[in-house]
Amino acid sequence: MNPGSWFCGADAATPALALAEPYHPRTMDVTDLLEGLNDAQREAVSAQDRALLVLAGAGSGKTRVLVHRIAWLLRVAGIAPWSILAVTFTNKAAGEMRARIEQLLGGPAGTLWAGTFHGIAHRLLRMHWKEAGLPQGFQILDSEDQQRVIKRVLKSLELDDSRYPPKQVSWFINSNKDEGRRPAALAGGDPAQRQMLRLYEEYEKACQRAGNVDFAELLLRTVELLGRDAQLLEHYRRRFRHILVDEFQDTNAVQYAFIRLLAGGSNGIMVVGDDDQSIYGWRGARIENILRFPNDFPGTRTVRLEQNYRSTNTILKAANAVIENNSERLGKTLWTDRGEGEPLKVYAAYNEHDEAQFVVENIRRFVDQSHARAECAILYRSNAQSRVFEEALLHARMPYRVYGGLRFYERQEIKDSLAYLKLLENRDEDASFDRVVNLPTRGIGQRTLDDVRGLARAQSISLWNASRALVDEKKLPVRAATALAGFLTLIDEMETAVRGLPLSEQVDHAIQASGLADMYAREKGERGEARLENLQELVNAARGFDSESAFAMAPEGEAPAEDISELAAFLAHAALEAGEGQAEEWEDCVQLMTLHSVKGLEFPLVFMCGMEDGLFPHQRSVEDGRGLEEERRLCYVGMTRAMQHLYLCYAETRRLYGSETIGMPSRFLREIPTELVEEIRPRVQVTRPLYSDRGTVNALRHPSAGSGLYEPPAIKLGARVKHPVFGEGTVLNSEGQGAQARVQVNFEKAGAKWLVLQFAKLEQA
DNA sequence: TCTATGGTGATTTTT
DNA sequence: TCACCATAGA
Repeated sequence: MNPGSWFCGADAATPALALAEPYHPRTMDVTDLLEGLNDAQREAVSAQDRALLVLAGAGSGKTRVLVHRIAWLLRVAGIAPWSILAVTFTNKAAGEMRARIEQLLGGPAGTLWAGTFHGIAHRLLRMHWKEAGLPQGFQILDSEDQQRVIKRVLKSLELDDSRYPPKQVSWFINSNKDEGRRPAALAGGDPAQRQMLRLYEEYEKACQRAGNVDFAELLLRTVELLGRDAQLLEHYRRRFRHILVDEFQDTNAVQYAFIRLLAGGSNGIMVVGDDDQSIYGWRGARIENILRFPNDFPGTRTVRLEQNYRSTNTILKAANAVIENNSERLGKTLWTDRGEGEPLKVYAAYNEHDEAQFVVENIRRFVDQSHARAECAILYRSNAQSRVFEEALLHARMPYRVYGGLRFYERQEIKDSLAYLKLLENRDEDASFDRVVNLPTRGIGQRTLDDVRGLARAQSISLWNASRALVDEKKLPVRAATALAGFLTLIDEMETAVRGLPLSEQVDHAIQASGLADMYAREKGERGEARLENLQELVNAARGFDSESAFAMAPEGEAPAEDISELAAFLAHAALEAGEGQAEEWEDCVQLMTLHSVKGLEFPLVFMCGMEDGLFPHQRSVEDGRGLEEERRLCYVGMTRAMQHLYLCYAETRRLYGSETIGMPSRFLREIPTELVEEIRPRVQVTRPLYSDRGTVNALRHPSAGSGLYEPPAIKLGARVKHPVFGEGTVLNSEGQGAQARVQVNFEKAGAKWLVLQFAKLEQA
């Protein structure tokens, strides 16, 4: 096989794996490679079947299997590295995989393609921009850019953006693209739907005109391209004889279509995933892809990895018990031979401050036993919950790191600078034009821009061309024309000045010549300083940017189909890999993050906080069954992060959206077998016991001294009751003792109400 | 063109 | 409650 040719030889149908013509000498002995793996892992690594479905439980050595499989393909099966395509969801995962392969092989993995779906799609579109119907200088829109474009479309259609919130419009567009649906496939519907459709169409037109591609578009366009161009598809099928997909449960419809296209013919495919860890249904991930896989690839060998190398058996039993409540499962039970460990600890906090204090206190104790702070993770359902923990950690002078938040390439000043650079690459790129045409302010006002947009829309041309036309035709007031012409000249001159310079100097020049540097220098306070620093950091990033490795997509000897400028590669890198949220990773910090972002990580000590119904499971997910099951998987993900110690906390009261709310312990807590749990309740007031008399309102059993006259029957939370005025309802909550005992009842007609039990004439319904 | 103010609405995240 | 946005006014 000659890797240098575009099309490689004849494709002889192969029954199983294509093991012919070893590229590498088979340098590694099979036994070496399989050593230290358990039976299931071995089976997956060395399977000779064409299609492999690996159901990899949490902590079961999933990455290990993937990496060893690749090594096995390279060193035992003799597959050429450029014949292997490994796909992940995040850049981090792709980087880790590559690093571990190189570690295992003891050398560079060379031309092996390991990347994200989006990264790979982007490469293909760069190489085949013509066939894909894109301009050569097409630019990637991130979610923020996309919203801006949508806002502009809303304005141009004179639609009320409170009736069509840009967020909702982008959700509509993205979820349709994720499902592979173009506007043409969406005819009909009610007037509101039709309006959304119209927005989708107009948005597409705007993108096409400007040469913009959003994240979903990268994938959809690639799939459409491969689906329509049989020759191209055939080329890539021959190129990638072995495809491996990580986190397969997170694939959406288009991603799966992409995989199916490439893995057609006789190509080998291995997908690794865990249906129990599917937590991204809300962004289009389709668990069903796992179920479909064996049908789409007949003869699939399914391997289950159930032995866990991370947690104590107690933690696993608890997690298994929780996830068993889900109905839509392939079924899998984690086990370990590492011993039982200690029981889970459940803490009923007074309120969120008590919860935070409890967590911090326990971390302190743990750290005092000469553990690292970085071994501790505080997990919560929503980002807003981090604040209280941050305050408590700050107070305790304990270093911490919050995951999430703005990342480097998402910062305003960075995006401003990138917008100038994008305009250098592509003048028609309206999103960037819009962003910086008057930034820093250069006297181009709303009126002028309205004229520009009007003309652009009327003639279906870019903002750049519309501006040029208005300036040339002298249709603007002199002042406006001068200002606008000034901007056009600025960009043109910038391009000339920058030509031939090293990338970092190009970036630096753009920052200076645009006036952004001066503008941010004038901004007072720490904020301005930080922004200036970030601009400098951008120049540094450009200096360190290695387009070779970032864009090394051609296999040995095969030239890239198109020459891509360093700048273009850098801009794509900025869009596809937004960088880290926070620096100072090296410091030993307590780790704070959402349950979503903790997937894939592990910690000796884990706190799952805010375990209250309504918060977790989140109110908005409780209403439908599928949503609840996804929340339960999220709970499972959280629990299985813990190696040694797992704490679950809930607050009896919590300040939420400005008002004090009373919460019930999460239903997930009740799904954990009592014998695995140790309750910590140092508090006097015990209103909602978790296990003893499950759900019974304790307080009602002990009327306050002196009022021995009245003893209402115990009322269970969740019980159906009837009120003479309000009708039927469900008991949600309770507080107080004896004569003060009150219950909260959610009445079907009248809504939720607090009633003093002594006076309200409640009956069992 | 910048700042103040009021209305709104509030999961989860990567690319 | 609080943070974000849009718009109005100086």
